[in-house]
Amino acid sequence: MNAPTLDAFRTPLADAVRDAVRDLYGIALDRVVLERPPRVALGDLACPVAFDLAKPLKRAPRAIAEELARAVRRPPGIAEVKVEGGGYLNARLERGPFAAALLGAPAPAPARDGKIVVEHTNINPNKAAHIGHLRNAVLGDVLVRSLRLLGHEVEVQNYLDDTGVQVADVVAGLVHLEGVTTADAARRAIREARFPSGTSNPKGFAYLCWDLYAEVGKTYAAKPETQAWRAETLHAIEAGDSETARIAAAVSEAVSSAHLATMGRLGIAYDLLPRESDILRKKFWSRAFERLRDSGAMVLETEGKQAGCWVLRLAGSEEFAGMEEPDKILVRSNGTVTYTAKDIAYQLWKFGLLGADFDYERLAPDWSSGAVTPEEIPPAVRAHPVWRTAHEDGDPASPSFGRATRVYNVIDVRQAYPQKVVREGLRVLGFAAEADRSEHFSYEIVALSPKAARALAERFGEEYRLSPEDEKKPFVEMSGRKGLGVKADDLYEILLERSREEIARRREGESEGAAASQAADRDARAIAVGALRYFLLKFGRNKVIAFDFDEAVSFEGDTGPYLQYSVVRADNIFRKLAERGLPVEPSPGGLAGAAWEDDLWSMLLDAASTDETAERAIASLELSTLARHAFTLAQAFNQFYHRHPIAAEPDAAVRNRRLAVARIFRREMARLLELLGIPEPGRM
RNA sequence: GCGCCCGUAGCUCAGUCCGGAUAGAGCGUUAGCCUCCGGAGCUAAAGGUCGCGCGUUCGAAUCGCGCCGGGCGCACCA
Repeated sequence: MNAPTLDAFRTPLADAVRDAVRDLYGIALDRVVLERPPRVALGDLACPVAFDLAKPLKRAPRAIAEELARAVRRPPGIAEVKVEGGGYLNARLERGPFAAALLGAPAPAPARDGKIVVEHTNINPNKAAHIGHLRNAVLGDVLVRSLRLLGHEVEVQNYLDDTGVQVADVVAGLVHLEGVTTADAARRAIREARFPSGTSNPKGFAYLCWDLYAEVGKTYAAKPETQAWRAETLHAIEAGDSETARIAAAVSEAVSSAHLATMGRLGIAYDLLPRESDILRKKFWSRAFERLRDSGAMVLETEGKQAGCWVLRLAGSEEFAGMEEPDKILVRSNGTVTYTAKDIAYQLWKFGLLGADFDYERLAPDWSSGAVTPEEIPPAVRAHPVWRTAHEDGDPASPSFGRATRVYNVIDVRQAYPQKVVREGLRVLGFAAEADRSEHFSYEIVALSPKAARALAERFGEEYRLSPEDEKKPFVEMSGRKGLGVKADDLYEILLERSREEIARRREGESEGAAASQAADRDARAIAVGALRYFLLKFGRNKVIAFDFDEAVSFEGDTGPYLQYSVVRADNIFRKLAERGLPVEPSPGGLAGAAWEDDLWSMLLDAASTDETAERAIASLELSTLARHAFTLAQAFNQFYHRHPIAAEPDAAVRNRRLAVARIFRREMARLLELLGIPEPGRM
């Protein structure tokens, strides 16, 4: 038998209340709101309907509620309905049977029709990832995990802009500043993480590029004539078949591989890496171009400052009303195509509406980047097949990609406008339904507090020192161009270092065999990943994270390790029971009719709401509610085992009840941690 | 200028979608708890004009309008 959810009781109870209202007062309510009250002592399900009736009936809510409480026909499983507060109907469940049923396995979500494509990460493959990129990837990954829990088929795409300005700038730096002028020389620089000048970085090529990219930015600013490098390089990359294009290919391949490793060790995997170079090769844009032109929505400007450009007319759309210049340029007057234009073609492809497809090849990631070693990659990530679009000779046996029924694009809020343009592009082509199912999962950026920037300057050098005017701001945006930011791998390593110290302190004096040190290493990594992922998830998505080192590396209180600690302690309790020869599994029969303490009961209700929480998180795209829910549950459990000892409890019935609570908690917390991508340490 | 987001305890944030019971956490502060399933934990205390004003309502942190402060966006960048 499957574990029940509160929804199983909500609907019948709402019906019963509605019936009572109709019979007593002749009023037909279209809906009755049932909610979980904030405090369990007030009832398991609260129904504020009496307040709504107070006005039409011109009577006190309390009196109405009293009448309703007497008139409601209690559905099965509801022990009583009584009035509390100013006029709430509070329904209490039959606790014993509910708890016994909860011991059953959670019902797997029924498979849903259609496929959802989630695009996330999308880091320009020209430098190491920073923690802003990490927020994107973690949000995207938890979105994917939640959708899968709810029964959706999901395809994860990580788009690579391998022919863009950012890659071009790094290539220009390689060629003009570092004297790396051949693809062979580039490959050597990548392999050795060293430039011919001797500059090197033990964390790998992506780290070298971080500094080089900043250097190029400085050069452009200092000597404006060097800015011509960008256009030349960009042009060479787009044309292909040149040494410059081959250098660019090697750079973007190496850096995106480093990104895969960075994300991989945090448990983040991808199904497909679509490459912009393949969108160009496959002429996706010309297909989209013809359709947009034929639809009349895109026109060639013949006068004004946009003369010679193909623009998407958006003035008629209410979303764009009030803008000074609502039209969006898709093809520049020099004939080159904007990113947004390519994105429209890509979005059409995601829905299977383009009438063209990529070729695909299986990628064998090497998972090592200088900052990351292959052993750090969790087996689940390593075993996950990764495909990318192929330049030529695709694998005929590749799976089918795209053809989504719904698409989520995980992109920060600053790109809200181009995302709207993409959606509008679909709409003007007559794909209104697909436009409605194109969702921009927008979130705020990770910025640096002046304090964090000072810490960076202490740790990594004076180039992180903020200008006096930036010092006065509440936070400053990270900038790859300026080289200002906390690199993802650096933060992970600071966390790992800290978690190793904590573990060493706690395991002092224990045997130091190879097995023990391996276990300690595994646990330290689990804790570092848990802390990092939780930190990026706990804030609401519209909240700017003003990054602060002390907060980010904390392992106490509202943190990932707090969640991990709760499951480790639960397992210790089960172990202790086994040691004492006591039952380690609860007896469902012993739960019925038992007197349930409110705090135990409150935990069960919370534990029973994992799926419901995931539903709400998806509906609102507010994933921090999942983190909060897990924290609340862990907190309840930590309080519970302090107040209600299990192994030491002499009364078998009481012990059985507590054991049931602990088991149900353990199971649901495991599901939540999986949902959040937070690994379970063996011990802490 | 127009648009979006943020403003809740000393600090960092939940709660706002869909109005309702005594506005909650974490950190920090103060005072406690390891002969009792490990203290990355637990107990308790102190700490609030929910940015301001007006309105709607029996009832507003929550809805509407107007302000104030901060951030972001409004490219032939992405």
